[in-house]
Amino acid sequence: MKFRELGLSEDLLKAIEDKGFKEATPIQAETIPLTLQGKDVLGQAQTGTGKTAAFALPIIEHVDLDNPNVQALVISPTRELAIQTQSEISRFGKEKGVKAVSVFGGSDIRRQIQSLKRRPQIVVGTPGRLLDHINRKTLKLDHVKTLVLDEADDMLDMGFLDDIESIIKQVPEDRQTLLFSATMPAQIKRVGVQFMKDPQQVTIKAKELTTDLVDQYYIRVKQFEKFDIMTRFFDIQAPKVTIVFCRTKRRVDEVSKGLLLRGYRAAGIHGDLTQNRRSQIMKDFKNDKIDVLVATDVAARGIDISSVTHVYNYDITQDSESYVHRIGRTGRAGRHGVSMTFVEPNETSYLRDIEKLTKVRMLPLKPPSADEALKGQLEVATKEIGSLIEKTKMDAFADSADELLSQYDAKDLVSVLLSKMTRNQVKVHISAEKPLPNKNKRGHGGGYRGNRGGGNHRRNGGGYRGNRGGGNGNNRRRYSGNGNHRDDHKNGGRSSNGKRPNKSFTIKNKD
DNA sequence: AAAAAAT
Repeated sequence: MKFRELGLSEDLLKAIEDKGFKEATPIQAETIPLTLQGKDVLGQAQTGTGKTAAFALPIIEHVDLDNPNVQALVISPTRELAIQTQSEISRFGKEKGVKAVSVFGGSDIRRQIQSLKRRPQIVVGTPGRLLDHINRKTLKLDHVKTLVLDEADDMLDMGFLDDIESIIKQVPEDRQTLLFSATMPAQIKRVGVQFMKDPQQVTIKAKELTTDLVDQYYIRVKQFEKFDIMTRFFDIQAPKVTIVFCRTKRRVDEVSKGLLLRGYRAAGIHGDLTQNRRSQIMKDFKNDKIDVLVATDVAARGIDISSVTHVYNYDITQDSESYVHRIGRTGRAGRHGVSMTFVEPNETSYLRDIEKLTKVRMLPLKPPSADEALKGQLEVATKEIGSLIEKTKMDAFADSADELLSQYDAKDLVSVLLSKMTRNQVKVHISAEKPLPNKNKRGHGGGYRGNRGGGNHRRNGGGYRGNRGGGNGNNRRRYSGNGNHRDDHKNGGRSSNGKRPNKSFTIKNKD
């Protein structure tokens, strides 16, 4: 479906073209006409399929430039998402001359007040700061025509509902209400519908809740070995742009510190950091200065960095919806992605719950051995030498090099170099968390024998190179294609009857 | 139980 057929004006069509959009996605094609008609819309579609544009475009279309009031309000669950949504709206609205502003906590409120005084027609914000502005009377919502709850099921959940209700009270009853999300549990939908009039539900039917662009794997691990196993996977996959999700802020700190110690370009992000720091880290991640972003669920929803190649669930989610959103950070805008979920022995029931919601079977992977990890590191190091040879100023080292060559075997010298480039004795300890409340009586029956010990094949400071941007997809073949790490099953894991192959839970330790 | 969200 072409955007031109949806009833949008030339200004917007130009902005859409400038952004490089060719055809409307299904959620856009189905909701934009309804929204343009002024209907209340409940839109549900997979992550990364353009829901933001689906509500942003008709809102911009409806903006009356002669009306000096705030005409549309978008509420977001996190500050980063509010920033991103505002900037996307601004881009689409530029041609028409529409102003959008974002307001959120943790940043200077006076500057926000100034920006609100410049009469934006569209405001995007997080609940707390929106209420703050409402109470200060620096934000008036009495002329709002359209209200959007982005990530609606999150906004209508207990932690947010009171704030949302208070904000909605400030918006005229006679308004258009739009709810968008990839997930929408039935009981939350019932709450949301109460804020709507004659809601039109648009659900983009897909066999699965998650996009098939993401290959979903899981790995059975013990708590104490999780970190080492993750870095072994890193060594093999040479992840380019990766997000690692942890259950708590503390774990984010520990895991990101551990990765830094081992020479990865990593940084952690969570709600206890200053907003300046949060913004800086997001910027660094987008600009390639960080390869691995370690995050709490603050980064689970909405964040659109289409270059993300891998999502690791270092800690599995108890909340299946959250899983859908986390892995939805990759496989965006038609690109391929990989998700890796670690499952501790007592977490099997969460794995089942997630699969029940997504209707996708995750494929089991075996933890790589230390040898396989080393092999991966050597591959990276070998490539790195090629580029270092071009970059290094040889003159300064020539004499010492000659001396060494006269004294030792060249092969030995290179081996020493490689060992320096691949090894790092840094020990990383990640504290045990209180185990999740056990929904099952017990975990599985102990088919798993941990890949214990080892863990000494670590990188040195320069060992890891993001190597971003180059050929998508070959990355994936490196471990999913050679079959070495996969459990023993013949049909590639996802059998046609949807059953998990037998014995896929038994992972034997080869070491 | 955690995280997010105002100071």
